[in-house]
Amino acid sequence: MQDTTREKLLAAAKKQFAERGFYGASIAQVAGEVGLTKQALLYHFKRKEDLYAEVLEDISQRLLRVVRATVSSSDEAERQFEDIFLGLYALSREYPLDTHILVRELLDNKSRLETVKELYLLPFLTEIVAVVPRMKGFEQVKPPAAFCMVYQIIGGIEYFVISTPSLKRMYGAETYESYRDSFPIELRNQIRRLIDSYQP
Amino acid sequence: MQDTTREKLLAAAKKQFAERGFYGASIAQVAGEVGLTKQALLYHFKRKEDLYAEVLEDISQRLLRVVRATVSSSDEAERQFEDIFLGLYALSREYPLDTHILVRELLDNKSRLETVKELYLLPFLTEIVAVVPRMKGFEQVKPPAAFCMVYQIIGGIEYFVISTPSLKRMYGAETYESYRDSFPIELRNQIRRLIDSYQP
DNA sequence: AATCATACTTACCAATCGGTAAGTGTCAAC
DNA sequence: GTTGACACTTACCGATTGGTAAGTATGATT
Repeated sequence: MQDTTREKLLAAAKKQFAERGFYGASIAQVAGEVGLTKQALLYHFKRKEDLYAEVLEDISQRLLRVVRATVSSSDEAERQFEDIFLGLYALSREYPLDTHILVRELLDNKSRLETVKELYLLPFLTEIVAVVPRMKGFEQVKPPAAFCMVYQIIGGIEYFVISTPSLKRMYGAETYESYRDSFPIELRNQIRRLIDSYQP
Repeated sequence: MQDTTREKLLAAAKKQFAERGFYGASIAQVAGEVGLTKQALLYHFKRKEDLYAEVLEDISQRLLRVVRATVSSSDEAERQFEDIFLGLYALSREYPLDTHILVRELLDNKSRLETVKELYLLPFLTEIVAVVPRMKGFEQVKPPAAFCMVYQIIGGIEYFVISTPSLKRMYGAETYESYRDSFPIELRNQIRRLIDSYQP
């Protein structure tokens, strides 16, 4: 444990922002979870928004890093395409708080620093969409169609991940786990159906 | 305009809850938008949560109503399956605030009255999932797989709908509209690929 | 004419919000 | 041995939060 105070605050903040959103999160409570006062937090991050921005940047950068690593790990576009989404699902499960925050961003972006996030989210999306026309049979697919294909899959993943607590309560832990185990299989099926449907 | 005060308050509340979430919404502001004081609102809805619960119930009931109407409008399971999702997309576009609130519920449900919502969301999901094994070739599909198929599609729809403001800013209004127009087409394609893949 | 529920309002409450100002203790540099 | 940056704390601020209590205007019922 060589976490600095800053890092501890960032981790606690991520949890609060994920659970209660930007408006609902209290910097006093974030600081309290680390055993500090609110003013100690304000010493490290001048404003609540600065804290939030840093959390967001960390998340966005990791997303982009994973996509780029996947793309460069294979030469075959079809393989890249499949691995990107399975990788994103694995990442979402490993960092569920990140997914919560990203989805909240989509909901909250009325007048805040959303541009910061979108600057990181745009290349992330662009790089995934760019894989589509490199797959066999997809050469003529128009950008809007390619985008929608990608966005449907991403949406399915993130929606499922943020549904975890609800599904657990609705169906019980056991049933939920069977759903969770089936999910990546059906995700892969969905992707392969898409790829196959464009093969001659 | 024969809206009662209650209905006006509910409409204003829906807007606030959708935009800022349960924690972020202020009952004073909701009342203010209708030209009343906070205490007038508290006269109609004893607690903030009561107001929220009523908004949620309205949303959930409409969802269930649409699914049931679609199921009973056709005898063919394949047709029902496709129409349900296209209908849900149309509904989400018609009532985008509803979708915002539903997704927020998935994120917020830590310790509130989530049971109320889930009581309405469970039959909604159940009725859609129940259509799957009635389609040709799907008779042997196991419940977890059927659930995941359905949930992926729903997730793709709701995620796209709540992304509207972000996508507009990221790509510009014009490009966004081309995406939005392509979406139902790609949605239908996705559903048909799924159905076709189980045909002998 | 008196009663009474309805639909509000003003007044008020403690708690919490994000944020500023002014210390305080520690430790390294000079 | 003083200076000064660093990492905090206590004290305080006005604004806002959800919620209570008590009063008031209105219109229907008796």
